[in-house]
Amino acid sequence: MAQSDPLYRQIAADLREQIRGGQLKAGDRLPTEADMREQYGVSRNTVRLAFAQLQNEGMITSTQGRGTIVREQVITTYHASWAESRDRMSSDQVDAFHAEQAAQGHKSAYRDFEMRIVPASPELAERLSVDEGDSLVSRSFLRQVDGEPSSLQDSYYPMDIAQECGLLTPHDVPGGAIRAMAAKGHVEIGYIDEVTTRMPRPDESRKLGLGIGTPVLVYVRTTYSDTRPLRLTLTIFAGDRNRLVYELGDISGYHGENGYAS
Amino acid sequence: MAQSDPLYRQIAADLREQIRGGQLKAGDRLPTEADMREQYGVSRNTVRLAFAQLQNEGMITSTQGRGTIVREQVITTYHASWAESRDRMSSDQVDAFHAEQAAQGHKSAYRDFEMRIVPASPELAERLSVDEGDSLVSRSFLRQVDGEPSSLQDSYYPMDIAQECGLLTPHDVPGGAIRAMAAKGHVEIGYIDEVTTRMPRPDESRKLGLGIGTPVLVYVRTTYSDTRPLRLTLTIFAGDRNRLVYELGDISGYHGENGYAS
DNA sequence: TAGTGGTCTAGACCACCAC
DNA sequence: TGGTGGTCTAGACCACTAT
Repeated sequence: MAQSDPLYRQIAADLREQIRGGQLKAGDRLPTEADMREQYGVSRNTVRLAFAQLQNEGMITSTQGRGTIVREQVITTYHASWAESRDRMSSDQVDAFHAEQAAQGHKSAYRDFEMRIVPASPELAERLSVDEGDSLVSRSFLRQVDGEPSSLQDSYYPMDIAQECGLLTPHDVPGGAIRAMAAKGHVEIGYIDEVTTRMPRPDESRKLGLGIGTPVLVYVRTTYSDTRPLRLTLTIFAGDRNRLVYELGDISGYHGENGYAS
Repeated sequence: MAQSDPLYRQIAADLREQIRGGQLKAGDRLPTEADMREQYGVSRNTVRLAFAQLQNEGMITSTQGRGTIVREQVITTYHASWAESRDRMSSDQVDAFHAEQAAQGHKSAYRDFEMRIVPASPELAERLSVDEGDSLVSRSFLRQVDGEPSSLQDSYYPMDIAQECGLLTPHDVPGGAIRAMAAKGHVEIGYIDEVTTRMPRPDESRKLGLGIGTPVLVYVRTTYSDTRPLRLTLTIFAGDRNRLVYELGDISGYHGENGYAS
């Protein structure tokens, strides 16, 4: 069946096998486009189609003037379960993340903190139980892990809660927003997480430094008090560097933590 | 800044705006490559580069002989939380899924059921607490929703449990594997879910009928009894048609169920 | 400066689909 | 049968990186 495949797919399959078989390891340079052209006796454009295919699968990266290399992946884990985030700082997004990354031996940092007031889109309005167009306070930033951009986070608060709890500052809130809200009686009792995936938009790709062929994990958490939604947090994770973990039920033992390739 | 962008990016940006602005709606046909070539005064290859960009973003689909259209997305939801799956058939994968899809007004079906005996890879061995190379029973199938392929699922059982519980049949297990295991004293008390994303491999792309630029959600659930791991379930979700939902803590009210675009 | 990938052109033939 | 996208060639010039 591989015989009737188009040339560029056969070439891509060849390289894919070499990568999966270990002849080409993470970080290794692939032959140049000119070399490939000679080796396979095809036009440069066909070589580029083959490379594009592998780029779209997230296996290789090309850089102008430098060459094409096999990608390597370092995955960090984000524990999202209720019990675990309760243990770590009342599920405060900022501090909990710092603590978890430190436990994994990573250094995390925040960049580009921003506070905006935005009208509620239909989706936001529905989830936060406000009217479409109502003002919301958006607090967003870029998370870095070991100096590399890792995720974009954007939290939306109903205006009355934000005002009451002092969230209208363009800075980090000491102790975290969840704690500030709890102090005013808005205590979180649970949340709903929605997880999807898609390809990044150009600006997301740029901010997260994503290569071609890297999807993002879209993670929406709606946090509730006993009477109303308190906050919606939208996180865009770089798909090649992150893993979400939920631990549910009561498990004793068997907490093996490792990479899972397939 | 758009002025100095390469031509094909400018063209892609143009079309992207038309799609997001609503001039081009889901299902609409884009101009043909020949039309685009005339409109923009570029070569056909440049048009194809622009289209490829949008395909990689999951926004359009081209079909030989038919044309290029704007993609549409119907997202189905998969509730993964502990409490909810307990309610639905003791978290049995098969029946729980049927019930949930029916509740959402979808018809689900299973195809290509397969039972294999495979040696444990390092990753599988680690998670199931067996030795690398030990025999595992793999039970896999393709899930369809409304006639369209939706996800690939592959469950791995330690050989002794599979034998004891009658899981070595190449058929569906009546009542579900979890129930069969519980009947023999292997009662699940919790699980760990790991969620990542990546681009599909060619065979996954084919089986799930994925377009170019569609990532997959990779979902690994390790189920535990009070003494040992019972099962590992690897699910590959078509990223353009699925959403994972976790509900954590005790939330009363505010169960708005809707699509979330961004 | 030499070599790499990035962009772009102008053409050709083929495979598939709708008519 | 005509029109569509899919594949492929053979060039050209540019932008970036290394040396």
